[in-house]
Amino acid sequence: MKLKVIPAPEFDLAMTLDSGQVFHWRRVGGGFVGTIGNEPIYIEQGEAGEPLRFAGGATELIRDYFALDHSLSSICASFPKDAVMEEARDFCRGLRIIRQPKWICLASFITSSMKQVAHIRQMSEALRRRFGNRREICGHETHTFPGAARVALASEAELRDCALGYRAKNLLATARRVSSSQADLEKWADLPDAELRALLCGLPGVGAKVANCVMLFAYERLQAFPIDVWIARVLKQRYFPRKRKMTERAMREFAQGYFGEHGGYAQQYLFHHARKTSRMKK
DNA sequence: CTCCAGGGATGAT
DNA sequence: ATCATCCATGGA
Repeated sequence: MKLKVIPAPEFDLAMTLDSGQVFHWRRVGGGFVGTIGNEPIYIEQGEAGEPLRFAGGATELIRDYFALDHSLSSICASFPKDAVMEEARDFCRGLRIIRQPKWICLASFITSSMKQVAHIRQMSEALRRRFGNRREICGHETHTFPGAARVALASEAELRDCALGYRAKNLLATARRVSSSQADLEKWADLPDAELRALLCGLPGVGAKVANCVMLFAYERLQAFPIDVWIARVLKQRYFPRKRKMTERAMREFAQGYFGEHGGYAQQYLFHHARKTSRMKK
């Protein structure tokens, strides 16, 4: 199969797919196999910044999904100038916040609660294999993520079989709201941040952290700043080492004011840097 | 306010 | 090889 090529300066495919924002891409040889919506995709990149070579989707789909139009240089220039941020920025060169389909992103992050990245990947895989559609690309098998309507037809027990645990109930309840258009995810794209956040938080299984992830990764609200344990650790240890206790509220207010209009990007860089460097520590 | 639910990878012993 | 720890939401 002949691969299509698009230039991708300031982009690191492997790092982006391994940064905890998307959970289903699988490494095969020199590239990755996955789906963008219902399209099966194979994609590879030599070194970071080199052109992408891909099969399975339109060029415009790839460009949009991987947000190749984001100007990383101006985004990074908007970050605060401090040692912690600069370290993360250098470490995460080429990491982009991608544009994910809304339902898939929402469903993935509902399953993410109290789970680590490796587990979330397993649940995504199980849901896809069980309820999604099988696709083939460049001789590799992959599965689409089931739509809200399909998940809504599943039983809680079936979802539990996919290792969702207590999250099964929340995913099912949210799938029913989304598929009945009681929650119109596409329409919510027009709302201002605060209203969008409030509606997302009204869905079963969605709290402040998950809502911010969905805003950042599916609604392109680049200011949304999800605070998970990793980020809380960075804020406490590196930005406020003298403070005895940092409340959730204090962290939220600091982050909102300090990291600026691309706070979500700053968050993603701090998160990825913290995860990867702590892992190598040994 | 506290406690707890599911569970597999990861790290410590 | 066993044991403890990681994790975010919502309900009791």
